[in-house]
Amino acid sequence: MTIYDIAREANVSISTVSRVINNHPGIKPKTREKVQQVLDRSNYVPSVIARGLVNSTTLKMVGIITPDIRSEHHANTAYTIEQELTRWGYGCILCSTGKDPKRQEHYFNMMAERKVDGIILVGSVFQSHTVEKLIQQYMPNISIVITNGYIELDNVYSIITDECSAVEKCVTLLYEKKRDKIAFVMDDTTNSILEKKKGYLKAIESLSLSDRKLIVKTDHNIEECKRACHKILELMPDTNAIICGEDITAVTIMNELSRIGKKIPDDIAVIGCNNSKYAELSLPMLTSVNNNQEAVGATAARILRDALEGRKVPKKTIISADIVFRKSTP
DNA sequence: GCGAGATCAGAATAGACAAG
DNA sequence: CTTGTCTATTCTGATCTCGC
Repeated sequence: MTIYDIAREANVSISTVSRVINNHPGIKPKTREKVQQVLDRSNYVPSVIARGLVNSTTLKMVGIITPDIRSEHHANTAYTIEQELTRWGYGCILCSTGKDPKRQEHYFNMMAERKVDGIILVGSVFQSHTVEKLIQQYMPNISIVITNGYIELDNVYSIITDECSAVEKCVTLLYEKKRDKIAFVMDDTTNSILEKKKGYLKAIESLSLSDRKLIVKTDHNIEECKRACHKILELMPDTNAIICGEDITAVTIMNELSRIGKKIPDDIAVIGCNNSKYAELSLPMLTSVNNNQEAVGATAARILRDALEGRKVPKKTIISADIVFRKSTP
């Protein structure tokens, strides 16, 4: 149903229909009423594309790209972004690219074809050479916001949670509670995990614990996490605290520690990151770094909107992270 | 007060023309 | 005659100006 159909049905010209739709003056009340009745009856919806041709307005469409929308903290961020942008009249296309560069390229190509106004990349996994190349190739002039990552391009703005300082604080607080053999579990190689690792090493150095540090690499696979747990106890048998890059890893390690008879937090304290549902549902409840994903999402949406509407926005915005204390730490 | 027609971006398609 | 290249036209749906 187009403005032409409405005009034909109401027995007026398309100009008259347009005037009614846009509340222009100079229309006889009787004509206005007649056109409005046809509009109401036919469930007419204006074409944003056609309107954009005339008014030089865009489709107000934003792409939200996540590695995997099933991941809880990405879902939380994406949800907040979508809610905020919708409130301001933007539509959103939500995508899960995975880490495969081919699939990432497919989605960038799709976004370029659909002429989105802007893009928000959710997750530090997008801080990569591949993504930088894709942006240059497919959308060099479109405003892009990346959360928990940084890309050195003029059209890309970063929202970064200060997870480095938060993990640094975790180590310091554990040390104050007489925990001096603290291990760090790297469960990924994203920028976010590297920042946490940086915080861990910074604190270890400032507390002069360099001879008692341990970093173990793993992934989110349950068996791998269990293996990482045993590796920690093998390499540093009297470990009395473990900090993990993500809650899911921390919970898996906590379960394995309990299974082999270790008491949490008396024998070993455990801290996770992301402050997810896992932290609240685990036994004991997990102390976790809260990286404020809602605030990150809301800020990302606001920064993109400001950029799209021609306002000046900072290249990099830092959001602080805090620690939510529960029962897995003394 | 209202209708006719120009206009917008840009991809798809049609048509003209030259070269081999 | 076929093929390639270039230019012109068409198409989409809405808004807006001009003129009756």
